[in-house]
Amino acid sequence: MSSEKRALTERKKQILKAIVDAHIEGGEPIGSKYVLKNQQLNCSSATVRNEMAELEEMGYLEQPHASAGRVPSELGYRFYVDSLIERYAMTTNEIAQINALLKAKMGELDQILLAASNLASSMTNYTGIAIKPRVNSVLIGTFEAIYLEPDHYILVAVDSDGNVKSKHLRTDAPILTQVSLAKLTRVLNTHLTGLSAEQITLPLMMKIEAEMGSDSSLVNDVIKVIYDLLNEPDNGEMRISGIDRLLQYPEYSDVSQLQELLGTLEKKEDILNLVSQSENEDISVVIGSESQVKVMNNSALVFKPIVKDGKTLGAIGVLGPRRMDYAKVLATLEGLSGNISNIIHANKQLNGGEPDGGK
Amino acid sequence: MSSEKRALTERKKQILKAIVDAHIEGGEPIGSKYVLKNQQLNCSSATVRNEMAELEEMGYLEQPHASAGRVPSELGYRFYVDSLIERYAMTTNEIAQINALLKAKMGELDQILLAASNLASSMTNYTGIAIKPRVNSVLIGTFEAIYLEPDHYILVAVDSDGNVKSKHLRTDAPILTQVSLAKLTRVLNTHLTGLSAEQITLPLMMKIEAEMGSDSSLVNDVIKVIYDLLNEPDNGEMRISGIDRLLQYPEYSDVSQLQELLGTLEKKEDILNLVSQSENEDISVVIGSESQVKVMNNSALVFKPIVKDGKTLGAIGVLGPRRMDYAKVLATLEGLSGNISNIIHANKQLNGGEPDGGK
DNA sequence: TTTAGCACTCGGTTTGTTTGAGTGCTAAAC
DNA sequence: GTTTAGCACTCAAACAAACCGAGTGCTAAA
Repeated sequence: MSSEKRALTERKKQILKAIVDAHIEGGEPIGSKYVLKNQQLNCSSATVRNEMAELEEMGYLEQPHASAGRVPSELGYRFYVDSLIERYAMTTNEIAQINALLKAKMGELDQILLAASNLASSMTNYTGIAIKPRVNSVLIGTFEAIYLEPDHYILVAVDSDGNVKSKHLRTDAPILTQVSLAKLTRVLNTHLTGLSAEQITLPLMMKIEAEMGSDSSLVNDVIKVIYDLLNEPDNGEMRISGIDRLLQYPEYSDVSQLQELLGTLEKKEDILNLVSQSENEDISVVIGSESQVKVMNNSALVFKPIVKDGKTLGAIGVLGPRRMDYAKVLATLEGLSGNISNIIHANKQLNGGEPDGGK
Repeated sequence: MSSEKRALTERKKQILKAIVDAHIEGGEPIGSKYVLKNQQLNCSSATVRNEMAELEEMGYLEQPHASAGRVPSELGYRFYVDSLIERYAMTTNEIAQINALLKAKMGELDQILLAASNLASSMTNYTGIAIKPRVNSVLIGTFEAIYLEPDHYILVAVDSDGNVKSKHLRTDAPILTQVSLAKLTRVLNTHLTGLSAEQITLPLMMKIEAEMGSDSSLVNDVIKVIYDLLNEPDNGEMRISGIDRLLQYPEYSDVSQLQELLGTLEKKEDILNLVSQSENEDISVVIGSESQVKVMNNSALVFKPIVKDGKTLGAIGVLGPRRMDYAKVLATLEGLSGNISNIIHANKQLNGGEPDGGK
């Protein structure tokens, strides 16, 4: 009644912050007395109670049941994350840990992401998530055909992002030679480099076939494979680490809730969508039912895209109870993503292997 | 006392089987009356009780507490799996399901395994596991260096099993040309093909360097990468699907137990060891603490290696409570592995991509 | 507007009771 | 010797009553 529904008074903010902090810490509802004890407030518990009642009316707090303390609502958490949070400063120790562990894994982006998600999980004590988002428009890069046996060769394709994919191929008639494969390589590179998968047309294929002369029988198979390689497999990927940590938190001791959450993680789709759709390069905090993902009602997902040259290569994230230690999680993800960027940019050998190979 | 500790009488077998079956079904301890009801036995519950007491003495049954029914012991399950089990016959419907779903995924072994583990999970309603075991002795196969930019190229290496691995490389001095890379390719293939990683010696490296002439500066980097590629990354991989299913079973409603189990799954090491060490091509059933993996006390792991040309390419398995429906699980894994073998053998494009890319 | 005081609420815990499935044992029957 | 019927006993699970206490809302005074 003091504040006319608009902004929160300083005291309200202080009380809200105290409640969120305390609830993150302990997971229990917070009462007026407790707030008073741990905060520097020049008023009595009764006043705090009044304030709390108002905060509840405004939607920032809620009461699990009539005679219990207050718990932050979704809106409360949102406000907390957006304006109240004090950024957690990582200790030099933690920074060193990140550096050491990530450096050891440098090489494949996949491995880096996975390692980062593991780290995120163990540092924050929530569940870590490593994500390779869906990508939709890759251009064809370079090809190379590798001879193995007279009827058996490997086609290696590099896309415009430098991802390497490969496929074994066999011919019906054993006509392969190193020479014919070299020709194949040359012709493919001449005609296909720079195109998108959709730009491979029948006339183009026929032109290629014509140019291959006596080895034209190879072309049909090859094109199909190329199409497959560039198009189909990249539906994104997601790896989870530290699910066991969820169990520490009493909010997941309800088996049915936990089961639902695990089911969502299992499907991967929802979360993958969520992350793939995010346009922001910054850290996103998705609290409970803010997202389309219904199940995560008392959970929160924090993730940070890993961007290079304007392209989103992946994301690392953390999943945990709604009362997550946001300050620490944000700092950790920030730190990790910084390090990943460093590694990706600075290193000589980067992004090896096939980023999609493991899917 | 009737049987002198050696073999089980027919009646004892019948009773044991009845108890295991019933316990698999319901998860509760089984009493003498229940056995009598559901079995064709010409005796009274008292007799059954006597028999059960003897079976307990022999170690096949145990009592959760003094006045409860009996539950099969580890030994009991072992005996059941080894001799009592009636193989479950898959319905044609189920067989068709396997075929359809696996065919759609043909291509990468990784993908097949993953799909198979998903299938195994959904068909048995336990947790599915897809495993790529550690491999220890790979020989170097073919190389190919792909030119990208004056200071940037990709090295593609194929090992003797046909696995393709790749790595991006950059040079300090931009001296790369298509020609120099072709030379590199040729020299590497000449000297390294057929060797194991351990056989790359310093003299050999120097010889290669000499042969590369003006481009010898590439050699050092390349060799290091080769070593990495062939050696380090292959610590096996393991993917889990359907963890949420575990929660259906009351044995995992104890949070601490569940947490331990998830922790073991998380580490992956133990299970990977277990599977990698198995020399058998047949289905293995690991019940509870039979294995070194301590945690799985009330769980069982059933897995079947996927073998091609005498080489173990991977394994699919199922993890669930000790009172698992072994008949169904065995049949499912048998069926799946059969189909995988078919696909792997019959198909022209096989085992593409990097089997280890996703690690 | 703040504060002190007080009655009230209500989930959680403790404690006690009941219930019933299941056993082991014994003595009689086959 | 084996099987059976009967009975006393055990013990976890389910239910109920009682209690506790943190926390609230409200009122009346400061």
